[in-house]
Amino acid sequence: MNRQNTEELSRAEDSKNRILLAAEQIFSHKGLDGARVDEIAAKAEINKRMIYHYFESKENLYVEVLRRNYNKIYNLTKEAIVPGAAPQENAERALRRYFYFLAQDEEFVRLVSWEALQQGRYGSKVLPELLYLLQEDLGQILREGIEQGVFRQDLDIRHTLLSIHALCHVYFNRHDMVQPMWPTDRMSEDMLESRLQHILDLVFHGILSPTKRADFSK
Amino acid sequence: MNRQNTEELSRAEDSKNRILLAAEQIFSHKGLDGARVDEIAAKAEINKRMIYHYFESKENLYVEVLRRNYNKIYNLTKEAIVPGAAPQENAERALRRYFYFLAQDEEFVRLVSWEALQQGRYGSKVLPELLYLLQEDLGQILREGIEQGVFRQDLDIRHTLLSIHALCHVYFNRHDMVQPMWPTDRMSEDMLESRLQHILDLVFHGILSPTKRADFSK
Amino acid sequence: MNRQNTEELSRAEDSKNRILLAAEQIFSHKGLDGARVDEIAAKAEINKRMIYHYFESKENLYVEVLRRNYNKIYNLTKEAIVPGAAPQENAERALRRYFYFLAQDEEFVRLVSWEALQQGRYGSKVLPELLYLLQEDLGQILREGIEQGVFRQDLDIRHTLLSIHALCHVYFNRHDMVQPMWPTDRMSEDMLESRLQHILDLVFHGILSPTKRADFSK
Amino acid sequence: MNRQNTEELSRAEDSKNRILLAAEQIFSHKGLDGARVDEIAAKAEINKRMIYHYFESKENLYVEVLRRNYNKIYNLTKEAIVPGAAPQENAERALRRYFYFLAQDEEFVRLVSWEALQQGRYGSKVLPELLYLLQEDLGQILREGIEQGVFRQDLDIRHTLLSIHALCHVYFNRHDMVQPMWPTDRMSEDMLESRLQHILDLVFHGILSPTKRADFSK
DNA sequence: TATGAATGAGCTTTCATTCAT
DNA sequence: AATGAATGAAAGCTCATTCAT
Repeated sequence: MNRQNTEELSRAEDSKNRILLAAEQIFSHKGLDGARVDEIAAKAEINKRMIYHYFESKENLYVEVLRRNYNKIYNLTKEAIVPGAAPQENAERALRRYFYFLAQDEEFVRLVSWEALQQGRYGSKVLPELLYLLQEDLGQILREGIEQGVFRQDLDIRHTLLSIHALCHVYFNRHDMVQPMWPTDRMSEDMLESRLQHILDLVFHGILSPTKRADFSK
Repeated sequence: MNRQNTEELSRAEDSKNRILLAAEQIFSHKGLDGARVDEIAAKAEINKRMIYHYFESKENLYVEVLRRNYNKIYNLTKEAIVPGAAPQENAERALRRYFYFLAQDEEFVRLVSWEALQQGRYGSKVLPELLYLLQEDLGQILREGIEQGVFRQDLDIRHTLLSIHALCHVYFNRHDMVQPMWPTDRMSEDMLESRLQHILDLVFHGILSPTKRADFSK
Repeated sequence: MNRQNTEELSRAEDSKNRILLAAEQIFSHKGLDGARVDEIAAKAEINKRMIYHYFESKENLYVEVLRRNYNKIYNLTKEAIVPGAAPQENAERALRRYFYFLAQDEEFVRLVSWEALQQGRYGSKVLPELLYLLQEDLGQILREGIEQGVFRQDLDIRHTLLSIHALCHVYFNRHDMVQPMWPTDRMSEDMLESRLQHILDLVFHGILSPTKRADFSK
Repeated sequence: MNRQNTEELSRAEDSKNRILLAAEQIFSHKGLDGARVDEIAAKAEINKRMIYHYFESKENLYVEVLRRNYNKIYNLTKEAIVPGAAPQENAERALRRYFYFLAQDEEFVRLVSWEALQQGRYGSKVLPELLYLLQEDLGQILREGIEQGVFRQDLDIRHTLLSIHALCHVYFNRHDMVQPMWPTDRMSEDMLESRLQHILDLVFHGILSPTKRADFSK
C-alpha cells in the first residue's frame, strides 16, 4: 500500500514535472500570451485536462513556472561569498557565478525578460526574492569593499547592481543583436569567457577605488 | 474636387496616424500577442475595419510600428559627433544623447525589447539599422579613441557597444526592478541624471586607456 | 445616413431578437445547464460570436430572457380590475386572464419553474416584480372582497395568492402528470376551460364569506 | 472467508448508500445537468470510480435516485385510510400525511419537480407509481365521499387530485416565492401548520357537497 | 472493493478578419 | 473613406468516463 502510494505519487509528480518543464520552454520562448495550452500539453505528452487538474489555469501555470525559476537563484550567490576573502575576489567570484548561471539557463533569462515587459504583473509575488539576492548578497560584497577602501567611496550600490545585472543579461537576452555582431557561436566557451572578461574589466575598472588607481581625474 | 481630394487625403493620413499611435502604445505595453485589434481601434477612435484597410493585418501594423520607431534613431547620434573633438567628449555626447532619447521614448525601448524576445521575427527587417547606428557611429568614436590612444588598446568594441546599450536600456526596461529599488520617481530629472552619471562613470573608467590612469594592474 | 442607421439598427435589433427568441425556447425546455450555446446560435441562425457580442455570456443571456418574460405580466392583471365591480367578478376576471396567459405562453411557465428550482439564483433580480403583481393587483382584489364582507374575514391573503398561483401553474407545469391522466389533448379548448372552471370552483367556494354560505361549520 | 465476504458486502452496501444519499442531495438541488459527478463523489467521500462501478453512468444513478424516492410514498397514504371512517376524516388524514411527508423530505419534492421540467424523460419508468398512489388511494377516498353524498356530485376527481398535489407542493417548491412573502422561517412548525390549515380550508369548502352547505348557488 | 491518474469529446468564450452598405 | 454587423477558426476550460494497479 505504501509502495503503491509512493509509486502513484511519483507518477503524479512526474506528470506535474513534465508539464512544468514543457511550460517553461514554451512560455520562455513565446510568452504568456503567445503560448498555447495545447502546445504545452503536446510537449508534455499529457492530456490537456491534467494541466487544469494540477494548475487550475494557464495563468497559474505560468506563475508556477516563474516561481520555480526564481527559486533557482536562491542559493546561487550565497555560496560565492568567502568570508575574509578580498572584496574584489568575492565580487568576481559572485559575478562569474551569476554569469554562468544565466549562460546555463537561458530559459530563466527569457522568462525574467517577459515578466519585465509585462510589468511584473505575474511575477511580482516572486520577484522580490531576486532583488533581495542581488541587494543582500552582491550588495554586501560591494558595501564591504567600500568600507575597506577597495571600491570607490562614491559608488552608488544600487546603480551598480542594476548595471551588473544588465551587463550579464544583455548577452543572453538580445539574441537578435548579439548573433549578427559575431560570426562565432554565441554560446561557445570562448565567446562566453570573452564576454565575462569584458564585463569584469568594465565593472572593476570603474569601481576600483581611486587609491588603487593613481589618476582618477575624470 | 481637388480640394476635396486633399481633404480626404489629409483625413486619411490623419486616420493612419491615429492608428499607428494607438498601436504603438498598445503594442509597446502588451506585445504583439497581448494586443487586441479592438483595443487599438477603440484607442484610435476609428472603425476597426480601417486598420485592415490601411495595414492589411495586425502583424503588418506591428511591423509598420516597428519601422516607424527604428527610423527615429536614424539621425540620432550622427549629429552628436563633432569632428575634431576629443573622443571622450564625443563619446559622452553620443551616450548622453542616446540615454535621453530612450528616456523620452520609453515606448521605443519596450518595442525593441518585445522584438528581442520574439527573436526578432518581425523586426529583423528593420533591426539592422539600429545595429548600424551603434556600430557605425558610436563604434566610430570608439575606434578613433583607440587610435588616438585615449581608449584602451585591448578594448573590444563590439562588447563595449553591447554593454553601453545594456546600461542605458536596463533602466527603462526593467521597470519591475528599478521601481522597488528607489523611492523617488524613476523618471524624475534627478534620477535620470544620476543614472546617466553612473553609466558614464562606469564606462569611462573602464575604457580609459592605461596611459590615462597610473595603475591598471588588474 | 439616417436611413442607413435605422436600417443597421433594425438589423442588429433583429439579430438580438432572434437570439432572444431562440434562447427562450431552448432555455425553457432544457434549463440553463442543459442548454447549449451552439444550439441557440443554430436556432437563431446566427454566428455564435454574436451571442457574446450582444449578451456577453450564456448566463447573461439567460437573465435577459428571464427579464423579458417577467415583463410580460406587468400589465396583465392591472387591466383586469374594473373599479366598482363586484370583488368576486374582478377576481374571476383576473384569474381567468392569468390562467389563459399561462396557457398561451407555456415557455413562460417553464422558465419560471426552472428558476424556482435553481433557487431563483438568476431571476432574483427580476422576480420581485412578479410577486409585486400578485400581491398588489390580485391581493388588492382579495382585500377589497374581505372589506366588503364578500370573502371570508379570516382569509390568509398570502396563502391564497400562492394557492391560486399553484392551481394555475400546475396544469402547464406538470406535463408529466397531466398527460397520462386525461386521454384528451391537454391544451384543447375544452380541457383548458374545464380546468379553469375547476379552479374557480375550488377557489371561490373556499373563500366565499360565511354569510354567503349558510353552514360553515368546519 | 465467509465473514470477510459479509464484511465486504456490507461495506459495499454502505458505499452504495453513501453515493445514493449524496447524489440525492446534489441532484435535488442542481438537477441532472447541473450536478457534477465529482461533487457527488466528494460528498459521498468515495472514489469517483465507484460510482461507475455501482451505477454505470451518471444518468443511471439519477434514475436510481428517482426510483428510491418514488418508493418512499408507496405505503404512505395506504395507512391513512381507516375503513369505515368518514370520507372527510380520511381525506384530511391522507392530505395531512402527504403534506408532512413533503415537509419532511424536500429533496423528494425537488426531484419530482426537476423530473417534471425534463418532461419525465428519466422518471417516466417510475412516475406511474406516484400517480397510482394519488389516483388509487386519495382518489378512492374522494370516490367514496361522492358516493356517500359527502362530497359534491359534480366533483372532477382528477382535477381535484392535481389541485391537492399543487397546493401541497407549491409551498416546498417555490422557495423563491415563499421566502420573500413571509418573514418567518418557512419550515417552522407554525408556518407549516398554517399552510396545511389553509389547504384544508380551501379544499374542503370547495368540495363539500351542497347538502352539507346551505347555499351553494354558484 | 477500491483508488489516483488520465482521457476525449465537447463546452463556453475569444479573436482576427470580412461582408454589405 | 468609413462603418456596424457578422463570421470561422481556434483558444481556454470542463466533464463524464476509463485505465492501471
